[in-house]
Amino acid sequence: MNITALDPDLRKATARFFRVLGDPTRLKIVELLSQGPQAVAEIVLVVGGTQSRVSTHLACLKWCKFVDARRDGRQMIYSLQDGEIYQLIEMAKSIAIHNQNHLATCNRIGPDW
Amino acid sequence: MNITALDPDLRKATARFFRVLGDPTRLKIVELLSQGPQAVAEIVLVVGGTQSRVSTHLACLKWCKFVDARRDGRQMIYSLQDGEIYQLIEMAKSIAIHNQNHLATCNRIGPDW
DNA sequence: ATAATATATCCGGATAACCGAATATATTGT
DNA sequence: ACAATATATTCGGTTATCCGGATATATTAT
Repeated sequence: MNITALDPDLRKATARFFRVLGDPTRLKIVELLSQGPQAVAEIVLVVGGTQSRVSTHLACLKWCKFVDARRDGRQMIYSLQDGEIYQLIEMAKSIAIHNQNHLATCNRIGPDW
Repeated sequence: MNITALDPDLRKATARFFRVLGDPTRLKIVELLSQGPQAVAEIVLVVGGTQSRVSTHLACLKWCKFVDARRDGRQMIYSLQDGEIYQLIEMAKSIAIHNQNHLATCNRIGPDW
């Protein structure tokens, strides 16, 4: 039991941190960027969906400091801000893979199991 | 770039995994249980809120294999299923603490920043 | 200045998630 | 069996989140 376990503000921030990663599109974007910086158009191609949706997710990731953005001409190049995040995702995967089936069938949080 | 990075089902499961942790109440429950098994009444006392709410969150955590439950008389004793999860949370905290302010002010995901 | 390209933001609608209150179920004690 | 205790589930309402389409902004080329 360390000090951080008891700080409500940090817990709130950490929950928000997890929630940002708790969307398949954003998670895919983070995974893609862990392989190197990409322009928005390329990200849209890889993750699918509309440009506006990807752009909104990128704004979320940028605000919450998961990614950095720099302009290169007309393009915006996004990159992972912190390699630790990818390590965290790999660790989460190694845990999640054990109960993948249950997680996959958990289509909503709430009493609809 | 390893094989898991490319599996869409695993990504979906992992996003769900993160989303389960992405609620302050559930995160607090997991943190509490990382210190040892607890009965529901005790959990309600510690995390606050109504009994029904805590019970629903516990059902979610149980379904997704974050926790185990065993009956002891009239009580249900919940315990963390996997110590790795707490390590993951600690790692997430150590990342989140750097941008705690931004995460805290991110009250909603979407263009209201 | 105008057009083209790349990205961001706004908008309305749909669904997911969270909540407390009330009720149901399971277990124990009398 | 009946009452008490502990927990789970159902219900209706509220808010958060996600989405695509349309529009706005920024940059470059002509």
